[in-house]
Amino acid sequence: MPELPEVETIRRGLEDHIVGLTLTDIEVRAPKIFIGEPEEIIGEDITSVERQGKLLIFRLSGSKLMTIHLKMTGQLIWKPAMLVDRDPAFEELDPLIDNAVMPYSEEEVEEDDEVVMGGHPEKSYLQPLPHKHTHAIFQFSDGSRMYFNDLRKFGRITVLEAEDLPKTSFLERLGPEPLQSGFTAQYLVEQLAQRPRQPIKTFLLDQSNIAGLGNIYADESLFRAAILPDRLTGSLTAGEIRNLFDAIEETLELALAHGGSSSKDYVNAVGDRGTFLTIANVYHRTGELCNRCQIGIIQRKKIGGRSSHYCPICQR
DNA sequence: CACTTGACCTGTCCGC
DNA sequence: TGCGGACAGGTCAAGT
Repeated sequence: MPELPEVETIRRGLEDHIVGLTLTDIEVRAPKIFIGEPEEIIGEDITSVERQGKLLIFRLSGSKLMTIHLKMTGQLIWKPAMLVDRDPAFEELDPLIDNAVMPYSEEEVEEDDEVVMGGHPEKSYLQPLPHKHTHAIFQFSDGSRMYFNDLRKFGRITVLEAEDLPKTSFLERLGPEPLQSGFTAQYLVEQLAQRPRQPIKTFLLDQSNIAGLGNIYADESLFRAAILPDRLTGSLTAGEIRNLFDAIEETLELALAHGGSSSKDYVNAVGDRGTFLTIANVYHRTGELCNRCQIGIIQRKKIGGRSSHYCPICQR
């Protein structure tokens, strides 16, 4: 699920709530998703919540740290003490909490889903937690909790020595952050030149080239740059590369401003959905009319094993 | 070496 | 209404 904008949105939400708290307990319900020993970090304080690419990094007061990768369907949801162990379906919720929490019911959720897919989500809700896809629960010193949910169990929580983090295979080959100074148009030109026979879509999804792009933002960036996803990198003109560089930055900034994308599973740290898909131009719009040219029909095609969406008129 | 496929999991959606 | 197959935002290992 989560790409850079979603993971960054979760990071910001968690940072607001858990930095400075002590981790008092961890309940691991699905052992295989947890690598390392949870006991080794119980009793430590959360000193910061950081992100590199799609990886969340929880810095702690001791020598260890914890990383969480959400992969396709992982969620991290924080609940204040007042909501822990309370089922919103049966209780009047305290209006003091930050976001408007709606009573949870089948009807309510369906309505919410429709609104999100169609265009204008206005309400958020919190699912009763834990549920059957909750695989780890973190308890904090103020009574609040963080729940790790993952329908597909692809996500991983890892505890390791802080000094070993940069040496992990994931971080060793992770490319630059697209919204930081290490990512420049010149860098993009150089990297593209190394793999001239690769489709540009495949290049964008490779985390060693750029950290944090996934299927949604790769497709949206290519639309914005007016480049077809199966173009070989070696065929891109200098102008197209410049456009692509700008498009990546603009797409990610726009997605961050919308709190990310929610097609199905994604919610932020307090259970709210993101609204980016309501303004997406190609992603998940197969068969629909192109917003820009009003002539093209959005197409879908497998490239490097991943479905890619594009407008055959706007993109060349 | 470059590129593709399969595995990891569970759920949903689509066509017949 | 039921059933089988395709598909889903990511990453890594194995195969071609």
